Amino acid sequence: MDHRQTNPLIAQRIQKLEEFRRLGIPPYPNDFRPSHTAAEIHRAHDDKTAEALQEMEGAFRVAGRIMALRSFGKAAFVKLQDRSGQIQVLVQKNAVGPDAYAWFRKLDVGDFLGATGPLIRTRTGELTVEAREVRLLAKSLRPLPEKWHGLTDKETRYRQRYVDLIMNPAVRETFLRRSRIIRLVREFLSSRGFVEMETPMMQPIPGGATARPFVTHHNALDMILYLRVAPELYLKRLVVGGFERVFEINRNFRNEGLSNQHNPEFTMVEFYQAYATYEDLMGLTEELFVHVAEVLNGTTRLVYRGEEIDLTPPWPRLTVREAVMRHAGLTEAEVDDPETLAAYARKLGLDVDGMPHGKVLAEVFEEVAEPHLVQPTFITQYPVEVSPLSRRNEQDPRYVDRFELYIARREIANAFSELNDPIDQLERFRQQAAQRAQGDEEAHRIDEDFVRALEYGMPPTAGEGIGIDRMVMLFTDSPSIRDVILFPHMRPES
RNA sequence: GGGCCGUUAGCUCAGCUGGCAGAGCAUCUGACUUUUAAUCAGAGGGUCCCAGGUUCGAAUCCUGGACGGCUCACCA
Repeated sequence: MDHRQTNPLIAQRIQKLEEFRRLGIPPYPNDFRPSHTAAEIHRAHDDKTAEALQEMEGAFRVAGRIMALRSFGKAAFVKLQDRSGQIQVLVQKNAVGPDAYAWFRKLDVGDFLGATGPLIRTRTGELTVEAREVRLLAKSLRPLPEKWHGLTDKETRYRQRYVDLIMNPAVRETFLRRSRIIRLVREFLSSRGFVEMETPMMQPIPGGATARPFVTHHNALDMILYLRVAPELYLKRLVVGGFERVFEINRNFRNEGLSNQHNPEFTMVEFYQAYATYEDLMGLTEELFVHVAEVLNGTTRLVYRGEEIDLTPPWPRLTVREAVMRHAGLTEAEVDDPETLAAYARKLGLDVDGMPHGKVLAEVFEEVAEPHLVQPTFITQYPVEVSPLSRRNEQDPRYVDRFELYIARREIANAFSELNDPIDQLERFRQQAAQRAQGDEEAHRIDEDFVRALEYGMPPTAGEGIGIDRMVMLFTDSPSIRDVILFPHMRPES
């Protein structure tokens, strides 16, 4: 059954719409051009007295959604909301004429209205457009949520984000900040000689991260394609091709569980710089976050979920082993001894049976150290077993030249000096393939073409990926990734 | 996937021990030319998430399911 016919509130509004048509008032015209936004008017005239406003010449054309409607017998106050904010309009029968006032009285909260007239200051001192002419710009058929409590139901807020954006200015602000952050990242990288590229979202071999992919099918070619879990292997092909500084800001897709920090599709900025090491990228990352923080907030301090976070560099750098020693209270010898560390891991309740030492170390790190990493911290020197694409450390080949950036107990970025030895790369792929054969669904597949690219020669390079959604969460004090993704993944309704 | 919690009018929410389905805002009718959640008088509006069960009687108790939130696990 069509909801439109059963819901009396919608039926009433459809009746009004038909009445407007009968009166010769088009309910959806498109010939009204506002001259100013609400914010522009406030900015220019908020400080003017009633007398000063009276002396001003010319009319202001404003347009927006009616968010409040206080109607008297022959006059009404309206709050119009546009992209910049809100402005009050006073509509009086004497000023707009009896015919216009008659249809105006039938308008609902939620309708779009255009108003033209001079600025006045009301008895209570509010800057107001005194309408000489009003236009219906778009009829709304559904009632907005209640004016005082607004829309709070999270399910409705996510499913009908448009209503959330209408009703909740803070939500609107979050997504404006998201847009600004992405622009700042783009400008920052561009200004340092990085070029933005687009690489395949649909890949025959999903690579660049250890995650389960979404699978799709190309009909004409009758082949399986995977939505990418990372752009890494394609961006490195571009470095082989001579784009020595390259980046991409785009979606990745991972077929994993959902949580406050995980959405199946999420946005990542990934960048590669030739003739640089992961240590260079630590400096670059500090600069990037400082740049974003200072332009956005004017300070490198921020508060996330009640905790103050100071982004002022330099940020501490700790190896994975050092972090485990510090937070588990183990000695270097104990951390390095596979038996002792595995026993410690089991005591924590971790299932580490059959795991190589490096993987156990990574597990223990996440368990004992991650919860302490509130202030920005670079964790370096990951075990080679969990880093199939990273360059080995020259002093200790059990570890790789890699870092992860932690802020507020969360992994925000992952970077490493790239493995550009094609023979080592092929060997690592083979090890991953062996793990895969043993049932590790997230282990890497062999990408022969990528190895071929490396065989042509890739300059020494460092690369990094930063989770944009988590970065936005940090800068908008958002507790859930759903609060920074406009249309988070949901099961279908009904 | 596990645990806990939730789903009642367009929205925000009450509804006790099982006994006629409630409020505020919104809507409709009337009054009102300076309001700020305008005010005053009146009226209408329900698949109590769905399906079973218990009962003389279920929004309420029981079972199963759907959807959501929080959280744990996995992952970034």
